[in-house]
Amino acid sequence: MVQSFTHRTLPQQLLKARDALMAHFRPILKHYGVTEQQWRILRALAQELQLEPHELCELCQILSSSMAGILARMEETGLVQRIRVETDQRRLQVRLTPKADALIEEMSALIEVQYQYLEQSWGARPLEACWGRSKTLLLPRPCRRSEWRCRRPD
Amino acid sequence: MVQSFTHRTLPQQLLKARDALMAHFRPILKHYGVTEQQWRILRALAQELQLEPHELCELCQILSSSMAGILARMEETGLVQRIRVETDQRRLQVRLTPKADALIEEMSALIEVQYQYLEQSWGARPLEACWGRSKTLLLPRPCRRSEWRCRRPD
DNA sequence: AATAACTTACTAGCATGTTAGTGATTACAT
DNA sequence: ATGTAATCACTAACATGCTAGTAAGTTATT
Repeated sequence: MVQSFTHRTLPQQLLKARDALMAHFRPILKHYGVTEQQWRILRALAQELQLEPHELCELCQILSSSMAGILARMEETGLVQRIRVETDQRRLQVRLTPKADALIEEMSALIEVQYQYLEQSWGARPLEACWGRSKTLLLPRPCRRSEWRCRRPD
Repeated sequence: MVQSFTHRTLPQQLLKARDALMAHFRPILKHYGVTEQQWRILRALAQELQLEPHELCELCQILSSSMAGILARMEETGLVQRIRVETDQRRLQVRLTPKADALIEEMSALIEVQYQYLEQSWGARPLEACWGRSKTLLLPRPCRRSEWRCRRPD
């Protein structure tokens, strides 16, 4: 057996890094009842205003089969609306509702605070700084979810 | 609204990088009917010989609730066996079966080949080299799944 | 015009992610 | 010694990842 294969774990290191990072943002998403995937979609639509599902798939790293259900649920929740393209009945245009605009406004402020905290802790270019000779990414202790308290900016 | 929030996408960049990487290995896993999570577990057990579920959870970035089902399925498939710890009836010891040893032997050879290919394409320290000023990770075109052909080394 | 090839969104089925909660067992404090 | 807290594996419910496949609509070919 190739003994070194237990050290060929780059995808897992990336997963680990992402998990440690997301630990800082998940409480915010959870507080507002938004999943990670929904947040990526909201962010993409906030920037592009109007996108088709297959475009969202590429931008958000979500497969088409998953996207169908996610958008259906987001439409039920009143976060997005789907409109058939007149000239091509296969296609859809997805855009945000005013409710989603307000939600993003509120959430982005909290997320920005977390990013600034992380940048202070890590420096502005975390990956370069943390990629040491140890073959593993060095990461700060993720905040325990019970420690985190999300305050609505009221 | 904080306009810059659409560029605060580090977790998503990590996800994108991992996806692009995994595109090179997924066909191998699929060919042998092993999921990504199962492979992480197999790899951990190959190195440590014997682990408890909660240890596997930490090593493999899998939550305890998911681990229960995954290990049950792997035991059904005959990849692992679970043994109650005599001195503590709550705990389990998980270890590989000979069948799993043989499977790992076969798969690790193919995975090693892919890693060597990636190292040649990217250089040995891909993250440092690819983190440019563009704010996005530069990644080689992932192989389209239809292009990839996994050959058993027969 | 008729047919095939393609595109798009979607569905089905199963495995996993995530949160919340449970039962059994063990460790600890009093 | 006894009640309490902590630990461990597990389950339930729902959302998503992933594969395969489908129906409707569009484009290209003939």
